[in-house]
Amino acid sequence: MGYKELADLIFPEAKDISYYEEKYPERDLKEGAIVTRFAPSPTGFTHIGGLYQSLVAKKMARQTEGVFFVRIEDTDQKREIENAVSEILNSLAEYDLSPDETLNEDGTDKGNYGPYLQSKRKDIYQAYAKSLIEKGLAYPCFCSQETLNEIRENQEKAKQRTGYYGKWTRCRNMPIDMAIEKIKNGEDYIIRLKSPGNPDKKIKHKDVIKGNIEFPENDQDVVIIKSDGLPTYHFAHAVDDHLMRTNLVIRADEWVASVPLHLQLFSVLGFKPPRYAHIAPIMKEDGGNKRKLSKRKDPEAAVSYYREEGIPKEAVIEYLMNIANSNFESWRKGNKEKPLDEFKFELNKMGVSGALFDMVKLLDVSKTVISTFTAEEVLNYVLDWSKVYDSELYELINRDKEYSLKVFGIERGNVKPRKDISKWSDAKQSIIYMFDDKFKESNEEYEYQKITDKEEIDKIVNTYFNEYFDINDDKETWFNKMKDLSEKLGYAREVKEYKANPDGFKGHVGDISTVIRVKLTRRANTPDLYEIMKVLGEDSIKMRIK
RNA sequence: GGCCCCGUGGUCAAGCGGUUAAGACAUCGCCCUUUCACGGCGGAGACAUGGGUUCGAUUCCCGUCGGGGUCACCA
Repeated sequence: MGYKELADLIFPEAKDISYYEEKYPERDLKEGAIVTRFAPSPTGFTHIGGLYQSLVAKKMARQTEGVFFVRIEDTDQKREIENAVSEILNSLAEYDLSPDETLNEDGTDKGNYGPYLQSKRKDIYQAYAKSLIEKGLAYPCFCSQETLNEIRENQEKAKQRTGYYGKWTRCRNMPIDMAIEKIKNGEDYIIRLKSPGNPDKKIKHKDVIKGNIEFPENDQDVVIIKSDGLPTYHFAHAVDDHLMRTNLVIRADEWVASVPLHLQLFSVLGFKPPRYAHIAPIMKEDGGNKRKLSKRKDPEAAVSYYREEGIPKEAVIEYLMNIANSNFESWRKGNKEKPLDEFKFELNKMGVSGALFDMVKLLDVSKTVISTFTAEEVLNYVLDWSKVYDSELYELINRDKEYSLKVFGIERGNVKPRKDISKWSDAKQSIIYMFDDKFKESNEEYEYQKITDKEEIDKIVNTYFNEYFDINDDKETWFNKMKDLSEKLGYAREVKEYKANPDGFKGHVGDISTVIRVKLTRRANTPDLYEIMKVLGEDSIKMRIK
């Protein structure tokens, strides 16, 4: 009896691996084209880190005319969650990060290297596991959980490394006949790699992002096929990324420690290993320490958070690019209008340790991004957002879109566009007073600034509207009239004039216009008063000064 | 604990043996024909630490301290 019989007994149905090697040939791409992927497990929630990885991966693929695909890693059936696949795909699509190849929502595959769902690849993994058993490079292991615990306890007692390796193994050197007999008797088993590694030897690995890393060879006989017949992550990674012809693995850096194992797996399977780019995760400060953005503790870890807050996707992408390649920011400064595609992204410029997530910075980026939008774009975005998250706002801006457009157009589209909205959920606050019914509803006290005397206020307002106001004035005329009004009532025409001689005036033109501003908007701080008055129109203004 | 990685202002970060140690966000002040939002100018603010190597270390080496990752039939 030999390995062949053992292998046939364990996987009688498995095809010869040559079948798969032919079925998934080398990809016909130009020199240097990167084939990479995003490989999430379907846990029903898209993490900002996944978006980050996908952004980097898709960017690299695009830049080299390569391929970006998504493979769903669902080999842990216990963690399976309903609709998780469409959740992931929708999130990617929302940020223009849809893959070239993937599992479709209806379960079919898009692309020639599928299935893109691991649970559908069981036969493939088993074929390769079988080939390993045939060569004596993998073996069935019958150790129970209790046995494994016992081994670990002994190791801890002896202050040795824990794990299933070398002299601590029980099934590694089991005679083939005995293994066959146990299997025939129906004993439970899993398949382990028969690791050829020697921990006294070092292997050198050059990571695309982290640079040179040296670690001991792997000597753990890791399990490659679980008792449910599905592969572990490690084995699936080697088989899939070989067959899908991935040449650059971009993944979170929690995987670096597995590199020796993975390289060994590729070697044992006779595959050419891919290059690796291990990305540092996005971190969060927590009590003086750093930790990864957590699904449970940090709302901003979920991609859905940005949609709910109304932070535009363009802003999220720009911010993520800032973190990924810090030179992106200065490139953007000099290329405000250019599409992202024109920025040359470089993996080796990525940071090696995790950056703290900075919401303030994100909102600053977002504010700038929004300032480049036209009034129409802003209106449409706010319409879309409010439709789902703020029905009052939606109703308000939807009933007279032409007017809403004018409101969002205030100080927009000029060289120094307004930057007061950093997320759509801010929009309501910044425009609501422009709507007459909302203006009437609010009964807050006017927050007058310098001039608070009721009679003086009435005098300013009445004089202005009776003697100076004309809705048809151009900006300069309007401005001069404010000055004339100031002078007439004993205020300085210019602020400087007042500052030079504060005792000579009751105040200055700024104080006068503040009174008008507050009267008209019930705000001390607003965009340009002239533009506001133009948009409001005569009827609305008359109503407001009563 | 073993193994691996990292350590420049509050945050993100340039820097690769000789620099007045960039820049962005945040912060403070001034200016910008009236507020606010911008924009401009300026201020404050950093090489974790101790040893080496060197004519010279933020930069190279070692130790210490600090941070992160990983040691599953989870990915």
